[in-house]
Amino acid sequence: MAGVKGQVQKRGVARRRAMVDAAIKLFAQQGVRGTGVAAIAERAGATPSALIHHFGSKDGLVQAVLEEADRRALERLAVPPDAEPTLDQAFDWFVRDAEHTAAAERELAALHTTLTAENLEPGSALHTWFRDRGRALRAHLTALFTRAAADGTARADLDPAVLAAEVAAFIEGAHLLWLLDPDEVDLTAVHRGYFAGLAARLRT
Amino acid sequence: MAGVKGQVQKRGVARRRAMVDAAIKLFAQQGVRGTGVAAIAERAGATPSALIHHFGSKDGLVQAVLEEADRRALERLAVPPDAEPTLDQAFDWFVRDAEHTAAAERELAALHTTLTAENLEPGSALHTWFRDRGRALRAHLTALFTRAAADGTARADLDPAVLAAEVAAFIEGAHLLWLLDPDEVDLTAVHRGYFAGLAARLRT
DNA sequence: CATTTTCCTGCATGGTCATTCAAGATAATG
DNA sequence: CATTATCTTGAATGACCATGCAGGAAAATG
Repeated sequence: MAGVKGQVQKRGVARRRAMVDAAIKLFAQQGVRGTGVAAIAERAGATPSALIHHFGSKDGLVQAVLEEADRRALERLAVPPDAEPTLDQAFDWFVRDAEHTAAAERELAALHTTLTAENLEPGSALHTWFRDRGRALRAHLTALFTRAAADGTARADLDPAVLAAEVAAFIEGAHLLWLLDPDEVDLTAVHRGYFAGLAARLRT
Repeated sequence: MAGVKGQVQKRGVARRRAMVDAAIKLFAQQGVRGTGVAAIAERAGATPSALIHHFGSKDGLVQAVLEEADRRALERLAVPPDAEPTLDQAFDWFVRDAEHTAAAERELAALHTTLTAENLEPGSALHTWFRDRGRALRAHLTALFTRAAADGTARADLDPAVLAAEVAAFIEGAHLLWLLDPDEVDLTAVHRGYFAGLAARLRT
């Protein structure tokens, strides 16, 4: 694996980025199992050996891809992770995020969905990664609903944890449907409808 | 491929069923790409050659698996496909279906989700299969909401097609979250909460 | 009982897979 | 310029993949 002792060269950095980019695209389309290192290397203008040299193994590349995907998602977020938005702010953000995904980030969404479904079964490192990421999102949402119930913004007779799971389920499912059939499923419209309804339900 | 001319023997029928059963289990866990015919054959107590003999190819087996999965789902449905249930009846059925899945049908749910996500990209026969199946479900739901709006059961200022996509998205996402993390996601509770809220929203 | 059909196996084939290794090319360093 | 480290390649390896084929076992049919 490169970069352990000495200096990295900018040529190597560029190659690594090209490889990760290629891997993101191919993993999103065909999954990890369905994509060979040869195909990734070729798309990045290199050989399988070079790929292994840089990442140690295919799993190493997968790890790098996930980290890069997280980096991009966070960069786009542009919100301090410890912020405490109101319900309306959060809902608005979810709708805007769906808009942005539909317009320009199909790849990242497909990567997330494909790899999640590829790792439903426990046992792999990737399963833990995606499971914990889901838990973190639901915890975030639970806190949001708990705050809203406490300060009177929302009715208090609904279980915040169940609500959180419901919202997470809707978002995940909407993305899945849209990826599968983008001509017939309008990701933004569905989000707008759902969150408008949810806001009304919580206000009542 | 067997069964083209003469009579099928009961031994062959049993073997085929064993193979389809094994395939359903393994496909659900590892996807089609991640499962070799050797593993399926072994679990069914046979050899890869026997499998190919019965189904012609791996794709033939996949087709048989999908048909069997459909058969099981329909059998469980126990509802004439041209029925016109009321909103409450339909919602109740979705909740009961989730209950049943959570209790005893994890395998079929995992098969559906895994194969759907494995075929997000257009081009394959399986992609078309899952895309059209999604369209059919949404069309069904759209008709349901249209009827309810027409006879005054539900408010009429919401787009039935968007509502249908929303419901389909929720159901799909709830199953995905539950499959990924069954210890923390209560499929039934989430369904109950969502459909209770949806019923309230439509009544208002 | 003989013939035909279905069912199944063992073996072989060509393909793809991830990974290793030795050696060459390129860049940085003193 | 020489040395050293980084980067890259080409060939080779062994594992696994789906499938084909030839022949044999089992069952049905007359």
